[in-house]
Amino acid sequence: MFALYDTLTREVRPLALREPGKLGMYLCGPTVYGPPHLGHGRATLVYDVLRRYLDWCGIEVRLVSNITDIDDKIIDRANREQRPWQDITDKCESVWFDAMGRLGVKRPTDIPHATDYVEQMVHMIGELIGSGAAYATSDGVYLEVQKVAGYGALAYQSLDDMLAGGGDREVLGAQEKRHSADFALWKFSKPDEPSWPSPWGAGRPGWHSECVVMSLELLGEGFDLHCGGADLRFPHHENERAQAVALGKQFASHWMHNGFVVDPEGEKMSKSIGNVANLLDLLDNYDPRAYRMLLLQTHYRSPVKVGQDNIDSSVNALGGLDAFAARGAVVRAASDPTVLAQFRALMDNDLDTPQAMGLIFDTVRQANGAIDASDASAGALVGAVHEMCAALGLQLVAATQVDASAQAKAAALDAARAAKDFSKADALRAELQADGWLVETTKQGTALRRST
RNA sequence: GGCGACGUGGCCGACUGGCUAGGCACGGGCCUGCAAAGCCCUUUAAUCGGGUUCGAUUCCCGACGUCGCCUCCA
Repeated sequence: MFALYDTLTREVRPLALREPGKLGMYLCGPTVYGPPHLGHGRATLVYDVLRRYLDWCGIEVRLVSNITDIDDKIIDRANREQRPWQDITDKCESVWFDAMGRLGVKRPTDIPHATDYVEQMVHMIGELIGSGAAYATSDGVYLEVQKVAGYGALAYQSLDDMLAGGGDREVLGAQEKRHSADFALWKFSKPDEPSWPSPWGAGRPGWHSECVVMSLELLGEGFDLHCGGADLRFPHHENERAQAVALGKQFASHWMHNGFVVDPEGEKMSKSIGNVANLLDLLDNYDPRAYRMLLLQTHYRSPVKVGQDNIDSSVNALGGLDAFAARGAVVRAASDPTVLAQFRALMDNDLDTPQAMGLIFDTVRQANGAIDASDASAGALVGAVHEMCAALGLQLVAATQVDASAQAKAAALDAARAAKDFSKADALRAELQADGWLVETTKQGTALRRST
């Protein structure tokens, strides 16, 4: 039974599926106005792991993840750079999916765009006004949060507490709002801004409306799981929920949020990887699997420090796993069911990937022992390691494909060593290494692996 | 000011009321012509002060410290 921490009820509880064997999940995707950063990477990676794991368990996962392609930030950038806003959103979206592809993140099953759902949003806002939960002002249409039962459930704060706090913060929006927490469903456009017609005036939708409309339309009422970064808990998810509640509709039955990416000592980090906050820099400088590895060794709800030391450590750990894949390639067999059962028990407990990684490394050690002892159990252990890694989206690289010329050099190296012509052997070894080979001296002769 | 999270060995990072997390680095060993790679080993750390308990890193209270949210944000 797969159990997951639910942000709303604040407990780990079984993830109930509306339809047995099928999971419908909604992930808040990016607003496409700039390059993806590490936080985006973490979120997509966390949910990719969840998706792959459940898929491995035999659950059919439908992942809906939106693209916010209309927003103030997009308009600002278009104005600043004097180019059409669609230029920006198109470009950013392709950069986004390119980066996600490099991270090994599977494409969502559905990718709705906000601009394709404006009509439905207008319809929804009309219903909210009709029921008295929303009102128009001179600059837009707002949801009146005081009309929503249980507003603040995800923020863990009552409306009064929110007001009590805030200190010197400036409340954005019109003086006309009935409560400072009221949020825009619709923003009237200024001249030359992108706009769509509505009964209240031309404008564009507020950020929080698209996800309600699209999740309910594609996944239906009472869908299984809604997820996103911890920073979306409030106000974004709170406000999505508020609209659904005001509409009298059943919304997500389970809420999942991943923790933040923490920047440790900014100064030290920037020296070697430049602006590490940018995901593309990380992808350009390191094995893209390293980020997934790092995140797997951290619980998804904990903050994670992404710095050079951390990434290096993950790259090294990955190297060990790859070496194991190369070593175990010949004996690999069907997975050991006992190990798999342990793996499942760990993962079913709120996606405990750190423990699962521990199990993988333990299994590697066991398998190595079995290989050394020529024990028959080795194959199943090797198989289990591969299967567990695959279930987490971690692709192991055996890199044992060796081309003919390298093969010949390796043979010549062995011959030179046998003839005790060590200077020639050393020269051949240097040549191979210069060509990017990892040269291993073993009892069976020289073995080559591609170094990554 | 309100709400919440967290303080673990050289670094990162889990679980857990008593029994080895794990990874990386360091060190030792095996292997090797020498290296490298690989493999094996490296068997007690929990901010401080109280409390509960037979027993607490793990639960409770307090202090100190770090961080997040309180309408930009994955």
